[in-house]
Amino acid sequence: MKTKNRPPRRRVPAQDPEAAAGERTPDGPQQGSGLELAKGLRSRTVRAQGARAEGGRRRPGASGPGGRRENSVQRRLESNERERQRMHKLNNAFQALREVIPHVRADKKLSKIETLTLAKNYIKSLTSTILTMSSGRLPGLDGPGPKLYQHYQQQAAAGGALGATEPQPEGHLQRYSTQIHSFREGS
DNA sequence: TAGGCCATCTGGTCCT
DNA sequence: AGGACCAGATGGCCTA
Repeated sequence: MKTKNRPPRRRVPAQDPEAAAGERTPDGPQQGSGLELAKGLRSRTVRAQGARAEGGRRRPGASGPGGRRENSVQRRLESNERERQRMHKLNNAFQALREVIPHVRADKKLSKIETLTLAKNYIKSLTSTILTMSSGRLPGLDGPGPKLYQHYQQQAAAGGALGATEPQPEGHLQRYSTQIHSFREGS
């Protein structure tokens, strides 16, 4: 199921936050994803879930004088606008990234996850290429080669550039090519 | 029609 | 205190 080459959709921003909140179910959020577990955000999410479970969805300005209520609604609208702008900036950054990653899906737009995955492996393949080219230098001579290689080894040891179970550097280009191919096939 | 992807809203938390 | 960041929820669009 590919959803590429779709014209950018533009939602009509809700003008009434309370009405928008009414569309939501009162049920709490689903269990935390593996992503947030990986990022160590579990405790934070659990606290948020607890807060929502106690009082349910808090509706902005649901209580208090009308003036405070209007203030609250206004702040919520401004907050929504800022969040939209933030997401637009994020999407612009994704688009900029798409444009610098070589890939073979010129006819279809890369999804965000595809963009990130390809970018990661592209960086790895470039790194391995640089290492390969610089490894031909004579030992003892000053130059970027040995230092670069040392840095790469340190990253690998720390689980950074290569990761514990990653193949050797020369495997990255092959992996990147394979991934491009799989994306082209639409898998 | 189901499922993937996305935009938007929302409230909690973090940061300056 | 206010803005930024984050993640859950929701609904729309699109494709297989």
